[in-house]
Amino acid sequence: MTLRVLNTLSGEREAFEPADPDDVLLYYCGLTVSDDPHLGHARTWVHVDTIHRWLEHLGYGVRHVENITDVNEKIVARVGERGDDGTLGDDEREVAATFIDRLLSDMRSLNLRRAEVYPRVTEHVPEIIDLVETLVEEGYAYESDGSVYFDVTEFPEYGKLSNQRLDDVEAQGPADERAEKRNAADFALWKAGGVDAAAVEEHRDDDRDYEAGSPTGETWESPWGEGRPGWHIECSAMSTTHLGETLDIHMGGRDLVFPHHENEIAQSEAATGEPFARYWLHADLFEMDDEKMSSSLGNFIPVHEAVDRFGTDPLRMFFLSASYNSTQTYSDAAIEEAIERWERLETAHDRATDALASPDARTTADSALGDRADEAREAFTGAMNDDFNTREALAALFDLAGAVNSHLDDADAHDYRGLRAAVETFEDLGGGVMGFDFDGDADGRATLADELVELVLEVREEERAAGNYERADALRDDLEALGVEVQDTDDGPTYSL
RNA sequence: GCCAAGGUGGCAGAGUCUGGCCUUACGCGGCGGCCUGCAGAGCCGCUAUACGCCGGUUCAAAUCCGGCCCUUGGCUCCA
Repeated sequence: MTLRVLNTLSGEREAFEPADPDDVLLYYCGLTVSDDPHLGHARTWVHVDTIHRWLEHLGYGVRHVENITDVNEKIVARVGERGDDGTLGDDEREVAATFIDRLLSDMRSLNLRRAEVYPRVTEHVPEIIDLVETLVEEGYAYESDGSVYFDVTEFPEYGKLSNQRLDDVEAQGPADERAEKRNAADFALWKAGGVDAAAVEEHRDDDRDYEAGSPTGETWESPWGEGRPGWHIECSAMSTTHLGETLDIHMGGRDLVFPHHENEIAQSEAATGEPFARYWLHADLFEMDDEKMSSSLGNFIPVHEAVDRFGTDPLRMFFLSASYNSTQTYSDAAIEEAIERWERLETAHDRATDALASPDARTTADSALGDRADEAREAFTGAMNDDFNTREALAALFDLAGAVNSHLDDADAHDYRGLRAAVETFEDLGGGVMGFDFDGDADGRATLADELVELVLEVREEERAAGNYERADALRDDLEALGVEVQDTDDGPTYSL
C-alpha cells in the first residue's frame, strides 16, 4: 500500500515518490511574525507535524524547514507598541524577535516535532539579492525607480498552480506599485526605500499605545539602492538555500495558493529552470462564525490561550478529527467533543496499561484482541496513506479502544499479549504519529502532590470500607474542588488532574 | 467579474477519484438497560435510515454527466 497525496498542481491524488526516500525535502510556508499565532495557524501546524511524523513512520528520512517572515509592514507598525511588560520592541527586529519567541513557544506547547531550521528573511538578504539579480540578468525581472518587479509575461506557465489565466489577473500588489510596473499582474521582488508612514499608520490600532512615531523599518543596500525584499521572494531564496532547487513537498494554507505560491513557482523556476516543488499540499482554512479566523479580521483565539483552556491533546484531537484539506469550524461544542474523544482514547490506553501492570497478570487467556490491534494498524495505515485521512485513522484507534474496553469488562482472565499489542498500537500510532501524550502529566515521576493525593485516597478507602459513604464522598468532593478527579474502579481508585 | 474549495443524519465528520448491501463509518449528544453504596468510567441496545435543488446516464448514484441555488476562500496583508 503506497502513500497517495492530493497535489494542488494537478488537482489529483498522486502516488508519492520523492526524489530520494532517505531525504524527503519538506518545506512549510510559515508565519509573518506580526502577531500572536492563533488556532488557524495551530491547525495547519498540527497537520504538517502529523504528515511529517507519518512520513517518518513509513521509513522516509525527512528534512523539514519552516520559514519565518520577519520583514513586513505589519511588524513595523507594532514598533513601540506597549505590551504587557514594556514595548513589543523598539525596532522591527525586536518586535519580530518578541513574536518569534511566542511562536516557538506555542509550537512547543502543541507537541510539534521541531523543524531542522527556521530560516528568517533578515538572515537571507544576500541570497535574496542574488536571486533577484539572476532574474534581472535572465530577463525575467526589471528595475523601475529603485524597485524590481517580476515580469509575469516572461514566464509562460504563470498561473499553473491556481489555474489563473494571465488575462484574468487584473492587478496584483498594492496600488502604489501600479505606475512602476509593466503589467498590472507583475509583482515586487525588491522595494525601494523603507516602509512609508502612511502604510504604518494604516496597520496601527487606535486602541493601542505607541511610543514611537512613524518608524520606517529596516533597509538593506542593494544594486538598486536601499530597499527591502518583496513578499514572495524570501521563500524561494530560503527554501533553495536550505533544501535545494526542487522540493519534494511544499505546504501552506490554502489562502497562499494565489498569489504567494504562484509567484514562488514563477521566481524559482525562472531562475533555476527546475521544477520548484514536486507536490503542493494545501491545508484548508479554519473558520469562526462562517469566516476565516485571521489576525487581520481580529476574530482569533491565540494558541497559548487555547492550550491553557483545553490542553494539548484535546486540541490535537480536535484538529485531527477533520482532514487537513477541508475547512474546519471553531465552536465550543466541537471542542467539547474533541475533549470527550481524547478522554475516551486515553481511558482505553490507561485501562490496558493498568491491567498489564496489575498483579493479576499471572493468569492469562487468549482472545481476539491481538488481531484487533493488527486490524487497527492496517486500517490506520490505509487511511493515512490515502492523503492523510486523519479522521478515518482515528476511527481505527477508536475501534481498538472499544475492543480493549470490552475485553477488560468481559473476560475473567485477561489476554496480556493482546493488551500489550493494543497498548503498543496506541503508543506507536496515537503517540508517535498523532502526537498524543498518553503519559500525561504523570511523566513517570511521582510528585509531592501525587503522594498527598494517594494518602487522602487511602483514608477515603478506609471510610468506604467502613461504610462511611458521606465522609468518603466529602473527601472526593474536596479533591475535586482542588482539581483532582477521582474514579473508583475494580482495582481501586484512580485519579487525574 | 475570474479562479479554487465545499454543501452528507440533532451536532461534528469520513466516504465521492476506483458507481453496487454504501460502511446506516468513527465520535459527540439523547434515550433505555447492565455494572456501581453513589458518582464517574466502561459495556450492551436504541435513537438519526441523511447525502443542496432539478434533470440525465445506468440493472444500480451520496459517488458519473449537465444545469441551477447557496456558503467559504483567493485576485489588498494572511496558515
